[in-house]
Amino acid sequence: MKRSSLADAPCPIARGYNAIGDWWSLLVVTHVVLLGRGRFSQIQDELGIAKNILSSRLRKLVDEGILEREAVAEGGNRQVYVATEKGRELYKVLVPLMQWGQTYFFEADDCPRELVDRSTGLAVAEVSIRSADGRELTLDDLRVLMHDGADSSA
Amino acid sequence: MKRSSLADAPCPIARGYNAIGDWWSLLVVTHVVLLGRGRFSQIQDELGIAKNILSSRLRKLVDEGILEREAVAEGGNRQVYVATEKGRELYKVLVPLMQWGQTYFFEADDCPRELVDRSTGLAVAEVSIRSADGRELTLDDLRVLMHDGADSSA
DNA sequence: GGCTTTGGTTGCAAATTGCAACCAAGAGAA
DNA sequence: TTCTCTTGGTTGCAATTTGCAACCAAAGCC
Repeated sequence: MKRSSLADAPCPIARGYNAIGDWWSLLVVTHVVLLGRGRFSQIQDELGIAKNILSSRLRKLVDEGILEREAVAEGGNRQVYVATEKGRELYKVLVPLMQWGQTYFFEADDCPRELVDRSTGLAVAEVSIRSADGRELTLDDLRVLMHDGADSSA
Repeated sequence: MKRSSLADAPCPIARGYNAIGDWWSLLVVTHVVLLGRGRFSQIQDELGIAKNILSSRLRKLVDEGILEREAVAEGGNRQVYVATEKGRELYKVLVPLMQWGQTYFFEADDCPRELVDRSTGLAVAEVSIRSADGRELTLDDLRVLMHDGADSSA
């Protein structure tokens, strides 16, 4: 049966996931947002994704307002996909995912991708979750409040 | 054809994605990690996922070392799925995703899920990406270094 | 005018997902 | 003890999604 949409779920993770959770979507977003790869064929080559799948993912991401399609030259058939503000803000998700992957899927310092501050060359710090007053929070410090009656113990 | 595995990709995002990028996987992880829902039927009910799919996702997540399966009582058939350290660390990805969803898929303050510090009740701050010396970095400040010859302009 | 590149679309086969029915091992009731 | 319910699945089948390869139109280049 058809995959039911999570677009109306009461959970922000579910709604976000609905937009970028298809297979390949997040990797396409990564290439555009983090690597600045905007050309169809460049994404296709580097990612090894089938053209029809890439085509449908790009269309969906444009529909979702995450990417925008721009013609490089007037009337030409060369396109560039650029991230919108909504898409660009996903770097806050992509960076921790990258760090998680680095930690658990590579040996120490053996990862061929490194995030640095462009201007100083300094490494990017491990992402930390903090409370409004700046204290660092572990997972056990977190609690998800449900404003619609459901209960949560986490 | 079979989906080619990204487990050996040179990119930490691709490898991480390979582990949790199937449809439903991240939502299952969310329920266990963030909401503390460890029971099969509880996840199934709340997520509305088919039992066979949930079963295969849980098995994969256990294989990946993200979750662990524990029997509630000796010899009983009641199980609890618990996140490993590797799984728990995903909260650093889930929290920004939740904030992104909150921002772009809900009207201001209309989101029924709120993250707070358990002990003080204070809200969780917007995640920020920082350099090793603590300065906040925007997307434009980031550069992905490729240690294997590939180029990156982002 | 031909040939190549870009950015796709189309068709078909294989894999994944979803639903519903079924099932085995306790747990609880009688 | 036996009967029934709950939990945590598995199995079979149909629908959807994915992947590959072939094809195609519009520029651009020679």
